[in-house]
Amino acid sequence: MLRPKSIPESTVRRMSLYLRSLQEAQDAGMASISSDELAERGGTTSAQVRKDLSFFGSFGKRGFGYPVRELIGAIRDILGLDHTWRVALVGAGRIGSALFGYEDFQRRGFHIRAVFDSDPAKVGQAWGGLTVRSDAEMETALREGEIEIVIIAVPAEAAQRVVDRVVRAGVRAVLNFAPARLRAPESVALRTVDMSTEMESLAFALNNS
Amino acid sequence: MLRPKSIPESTVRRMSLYLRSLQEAQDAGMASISSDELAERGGTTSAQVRKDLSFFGSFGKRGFGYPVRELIGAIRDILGLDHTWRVALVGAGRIGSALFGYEDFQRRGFHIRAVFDSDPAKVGQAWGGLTVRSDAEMETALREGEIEIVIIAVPAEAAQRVVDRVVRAGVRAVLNFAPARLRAPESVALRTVDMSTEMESLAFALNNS
DNA sequence: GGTATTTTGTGAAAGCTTTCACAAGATCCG
DNA sequence: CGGATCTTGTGAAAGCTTTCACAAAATACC
Ligand SMILES: NC(=O)c1ccc[n+]([C@@H]2O[C@H](COP(=O)([O-])OP(=O)(O)OC[C@H]3O[C@@H](n4cnc5c(N)ncnc54)[C@H](O)[C@@H]3O)[C@@H](O)[C@H]2O)c1
Ligand SMILES: NC(=O)c1ccc[n+]([C@@H]2O[C@H](COP(=O)([O-])OP(=O)(O)OC[C@H]3O[C@@H](n4cnc5c(N)ncnc54)[C@H](O)[C@@H]3O)[C@@H](O)[C@H]2O)c1
Repeated sequence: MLRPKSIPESTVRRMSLYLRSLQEAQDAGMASISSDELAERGGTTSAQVRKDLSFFGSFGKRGFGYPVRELIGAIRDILGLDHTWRVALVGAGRIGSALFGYEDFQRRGFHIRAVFDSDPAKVGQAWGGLTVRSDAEMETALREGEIEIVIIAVPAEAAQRVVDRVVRAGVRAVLNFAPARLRAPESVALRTVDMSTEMESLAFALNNS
Repeated sequence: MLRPKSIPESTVRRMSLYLRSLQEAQDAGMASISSDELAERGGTTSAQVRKDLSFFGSFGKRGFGYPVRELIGAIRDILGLDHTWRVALVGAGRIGSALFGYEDFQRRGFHIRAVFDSDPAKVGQAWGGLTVRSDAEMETALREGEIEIVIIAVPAEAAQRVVDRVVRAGVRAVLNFAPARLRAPESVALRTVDMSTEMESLAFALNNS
């Protein structure tokens, strides 16, 4: 798989959307798809689709389009979805339990292997096959379970300490739901899903139209 | 409030983050703050902070910085947080119930005034002061409650129909949690929080480092 | 087989966003 | 009061991303 230069983050996100559209197209029985159709489904333009794909190689045939099955395989390869990822969840609260039960993660190959919480009332609870563990065991358990991705669902005040600890335990990818700007070394991939900011962006849009 | 041209969406998001940093600074007793300090807390650069603020006016004093209290007021005005927003939640499932109890929304002035679900087993349930209502009543109730923002937390297959219906009922802002590309008229502000795409972006990052 | 049609892959152009860099204004302090 | 210091606001430059536009390659059809 070619990885010529650095890939824009926006391209990576669109690849994920293309994959979803392609799977729908496949379910609908389509064997090939043009950049135009893919753009239509993905809410972008055909030039964007072709440019995005061209970062990774050349997957289409002129006058014909892209073979659906093969392109699905290629994008899964590119995104690293060809194996399952070992995930841990820190914070067994409301958002944590919603995420724990989220089948889409499972379906896409993200398997939650451990759940941690600092609340003694929660530690020991059975969560669908797993037991909620004390956050004191976190570092050891992350290493033993060879956890690759950690989801942070603890209060904002606790989030930075959790990041520091999981990074020290060797984790290199973190998805954060706490409304806080977290710091991590360059080598760690950190994404924050900030729902209040999304709401405020809507408020601004309403306020200015 | 000046709104000279069209404001980049990235600027709007940062405004929301600046507001959070400013509130922390205020809680810490600071009366003024420089673009440098604000940048440090917000994870950006001082030039970015100044450029962002300059879209909306001129709030600082040279040699001194920005008065914290006043800048908080100005940003709240800009984002439209000077009043409470009437919000409805469609889909009383796992993510819906997590969001319903999320205090941060309440604290920032987003008040959930109605909850709808299509499942007869859920309709009629008491949810902290509210009753889950049938989605058949949705259009009427949205109009009567003068709902401004709708949060969509239904399965992906149902999401487009819900958007179409709430838009027809006059709603002009939607926050969507379903992993689907939704279509809405230009005049409607629509944001999608797509957690699987976030995870896949992390997978890609791990795969390429 | 040959011509019209389709659709990719990609340089170049256009459009956006971020960063630079500095004049101008305000403070501080002796 | 006056010189040294600080920090904003902002044009201009740099850097990124998207869109354009077209040659090249493949198909479709007669
Ligand atoms: N509820 C939502 O819908 C929602 C939405 C967006 C973001 N968030 C954010 O997600 C985070 C969690 O929210 P919530 O509503 O689930 O809160 P919650 O209080 O229901 O759950 C937080 C959990 O984290 C645990 N915890 C606290 N400190 C910990 C630590 N150091 N290590 C391990 N566990 C720890 C608590 O014991 C608790 O079980 C918050 O930062 C919140 O702002 C929540
Ligand atoms: N669980 C999560 O953590 C999570 C995370 C991210 C995104 N999502 C997305 O959020 C959506 C909801 O997920 P969930 O896990 O809460 O599912 P869920 O099944 O627990 O809840 C969905 C609810 O929507 C209701 N519903 C279905 N069709 C409806 C309609 N037309 N009108 C009104 N209500 C309707 C159902 O009765 C159910 O109560 C899905 O699209 C899912 O992909 C969930």
